[in-house]
Amino acid sequence: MSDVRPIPMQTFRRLPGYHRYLKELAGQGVETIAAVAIAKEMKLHEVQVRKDLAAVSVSGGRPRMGFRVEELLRSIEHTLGYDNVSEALLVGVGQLGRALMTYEGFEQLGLRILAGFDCDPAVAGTEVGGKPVLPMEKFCDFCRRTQVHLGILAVPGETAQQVCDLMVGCGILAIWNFAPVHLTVPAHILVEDENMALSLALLSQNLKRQMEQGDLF
Amino acid sequence: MSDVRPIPMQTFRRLPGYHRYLKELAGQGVETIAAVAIAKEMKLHEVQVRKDLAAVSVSGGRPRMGFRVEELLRSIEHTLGYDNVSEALLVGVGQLGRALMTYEGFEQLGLRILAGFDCDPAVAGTEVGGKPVLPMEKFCDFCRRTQVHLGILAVPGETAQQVCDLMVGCGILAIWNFAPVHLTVPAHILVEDENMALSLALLSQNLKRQMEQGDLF
DNA sequence: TAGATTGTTAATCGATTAACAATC
DNA sequence: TAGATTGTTAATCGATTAACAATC
Repeated sequence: MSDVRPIPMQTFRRLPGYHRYLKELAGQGVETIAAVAIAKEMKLHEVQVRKDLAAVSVSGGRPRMGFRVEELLRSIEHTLGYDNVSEALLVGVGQLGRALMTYEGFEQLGLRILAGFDCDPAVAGTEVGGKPVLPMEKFCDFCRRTQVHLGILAVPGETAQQVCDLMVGCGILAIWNFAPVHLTVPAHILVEDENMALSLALLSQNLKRQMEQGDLF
Repeated sequence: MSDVRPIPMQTFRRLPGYHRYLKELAGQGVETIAAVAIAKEMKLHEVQVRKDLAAVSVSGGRPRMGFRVEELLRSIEHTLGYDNVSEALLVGVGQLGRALMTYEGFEQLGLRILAGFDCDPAVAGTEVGGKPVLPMEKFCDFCRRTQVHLGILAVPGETAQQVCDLMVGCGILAIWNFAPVHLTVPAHILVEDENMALSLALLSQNLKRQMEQGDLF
């Protein structure tokens, strides 16, 4: 129910999940929801949900009634920064890069990709998702002129470190890394790996465990 | 140093990061590495890294020498299940679906996508990444025949729940969900959201905080 | 041997859960 | 009012960090 106290990290991590579910409810015209109901649907502990919601909601919930769906949505969006547009430049307009440039949901998450960059001359000069694709040579100039500090790295693993270094040299401060390699960066640069390997491992390990159990009974 | 005790969840989550860095070291011909060195490069606490490695490594590290890179890699791969191939079916051969079907790194992570499915007749019948794309009508039959239990959901949000229900009806037990919506599933079905919204939020919030701090000093 | 480095035990911290009081 | 539901305080649990012993 505050805007002052910092949100616990684990709560923050669960927020996108709540947001998705509340979006669904809002779409169905549901106006209020009890923490218990959210917990049941999302397979979380009831008290955990109450605490999470209390940590972000401005007005809090009301006994007998629960939380107002729209208010919760706004609160979560604010906490996650969806209402604060970040501009980004993407490097590597391959299959994945195209998918990211085309994806329309990013605007809703507060991300605006201004342009893509690629060293392949066949790709440079085209448009993807209504955004220009420029040759790699123009990256630094573009980056400095637009004062963008967020870079999306979608090149193959082999060139990722090299492109990363270039980004850092041009003033990029935070890198969203889709390349499946470890990036070495100076201390003040933020790197967030989009770690598909992790979700995949979590999923397949759980599946394996469940099927082994299933076999036993 | 065990294979018996369960790996703490937080350790498990860090494993893909170690794996990537160790891969890089192995590629450079480095044979042994100290936990301290890993900690420094990955910006983690030294003791945490020691504990993590101790939890997965079969033979453990040796004083003065550190851990053997290759042995660590094998141990982590085993823990994450990379050495255990899971077969999967993908539904939704759009930009993202194509990127996933084309991505060659999955084999290394123990994932084999057998086929893609799409309801667009223009896409069905083609091949992507050397794998067949079949019409949606063939999904259930294919799924049952091949006994595949892992489904990759890469359709737009609007049709995701519907496709999800179909998957569950055909025997899929675990769903890797790339659609940006909440999925409602029966209790025994596993869903792992590939939550790009989260990494993006983490990154842009940290960037914001860092830039605000930077402005003050 | 001395020193680097691992491994372990204990202390701290943060997150989850349980119990219960407050409120509409 | 009674009951559903929130919010809070205390107890438990798990993860991180600190201190130190073990070992090559």
